[in-house]
Amino acid sequence: MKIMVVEDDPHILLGLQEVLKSDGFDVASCNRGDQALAVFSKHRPALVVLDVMLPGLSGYDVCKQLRAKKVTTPILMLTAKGQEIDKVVGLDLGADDYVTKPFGVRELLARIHALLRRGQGTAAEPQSLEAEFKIGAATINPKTFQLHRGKTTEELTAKEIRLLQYFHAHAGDVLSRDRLLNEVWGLNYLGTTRTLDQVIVQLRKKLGDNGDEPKHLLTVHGVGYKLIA
Amino acid sequence: MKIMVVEDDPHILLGLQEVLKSDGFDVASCNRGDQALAVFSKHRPALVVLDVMLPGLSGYDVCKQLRAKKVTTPILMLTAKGQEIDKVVGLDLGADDYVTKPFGVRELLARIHALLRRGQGTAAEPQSLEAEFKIGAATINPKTFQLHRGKTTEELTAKEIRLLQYFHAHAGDVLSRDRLLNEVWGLNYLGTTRTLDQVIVQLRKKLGDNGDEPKHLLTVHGVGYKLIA
DNA sequence: TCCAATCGTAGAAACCTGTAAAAATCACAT
DNA sequence: ATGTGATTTTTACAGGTTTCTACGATTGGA
Repeated sequence: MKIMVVEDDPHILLGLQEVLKSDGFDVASCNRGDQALAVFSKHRPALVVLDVMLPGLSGYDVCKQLRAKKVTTPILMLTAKGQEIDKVVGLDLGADDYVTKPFGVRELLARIHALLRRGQGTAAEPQSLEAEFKIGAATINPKTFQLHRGKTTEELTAKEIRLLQYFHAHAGDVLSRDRLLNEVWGLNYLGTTRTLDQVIVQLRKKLGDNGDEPKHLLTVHGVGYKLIA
Repeated sequence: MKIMVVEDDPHILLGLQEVLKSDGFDVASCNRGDQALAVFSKHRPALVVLDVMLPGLSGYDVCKQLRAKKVTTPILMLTAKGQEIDKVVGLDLGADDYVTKPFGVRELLARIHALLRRGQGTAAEPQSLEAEFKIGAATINPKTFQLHRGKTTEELTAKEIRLLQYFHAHAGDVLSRDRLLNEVWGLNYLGTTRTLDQVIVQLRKKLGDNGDEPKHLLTVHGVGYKLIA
């Protein structure tokens, strides 16, 4: 999860980077308002922390420009005490929250987590992610994390579900290990590809495929795997 | 689609009217609580945005009176920071959601759309917030804040009731921590997700579930929980 | 047959959860 | 205001579960 920080005070910027990284975020940053849009386009962060007082272009304006481009990424503004907060969060700009300087690390992190949590989960989840689908005689239900096959029911883990969904979305295609790791584990995953094989083994068991004669998750020697639904 | 706004601060009222209109809604409004019912009857809006602090009649009372007339229209309350929120939503008054001032436009619109969506689609949700329901051998009574199981009776807290109600409304589905925090604690809750686990522990005790082999509140590793009724 | 790729297993590491107890907060009466 | 009891939240640490890694056995194809 990547967060972009726009802040000109190098002391505060360094502190923020450190705090965010130690909380498990990737950080992209810049120190001028007029660079913010370019950096945003390049990194596509999940959230933007934006100082109000910036050289080049004020935080207000950066915020406005992002919203004008239909960017819906959460924006958290850093304001000095006494700055006009109502305009920041209220009705004009479209920032989602603000913190006044000097701010406590705990409060900032709490607000970041709250903003990231918003829009997750709730009712509006894209149907595609929740729709049931079938592989052979098995029915996979992403809502309940269960796989029904005949009279047996298997519980699936989060990773197994994601992998099955990806296979199902590309049924019949030969999917390389690299591609599967990128799509299911994430782009910055560093590890051996054996991890993937491990999950395949588990899935074959739960699908009722015997390892030596799988009917659904087929090995493509030297490349990867392919799903026959 | 018409929305009614009851708000005495002319600055906020104007802003709201503008925002809502530019989002495609018709707006009816008034600035006194004791006019709200009359305006409601005349316009029959699809949703009501209701400030708590109002001249004439408080937002609490307006809300109560609407519900007393069997009006099921979604009500979104505007509260100042620090006002008693638990009483506003759900348990006593019958409001459907709340936003604390100062609020972001995007947050307000998101919640309005969520409420309108809820009303249309699944008819599952609008059941009374006070109706009894059962989980396994236990009967939960939201009116008395009690849980009856066999001959024992457990007292429940407000949080526990709200959480159980949400689980019950989505029985069988895997509910992520984020989703539960958003729906039960509110979108602007600042806190760790461990708080949720704590309540789960208490609820398992009261439901008679042992932690290592729960039958009703199951944990889904890495994601959240799911209720088997 | 030979070589490289894949598979199964088990233990390690990383991460997540259960739980109790302390701390903070809230609700209400003094 | 101040104190009191109840509720909620945080903290800390002990498990648990999943994921990862290492390594030898096995398999598939030239």
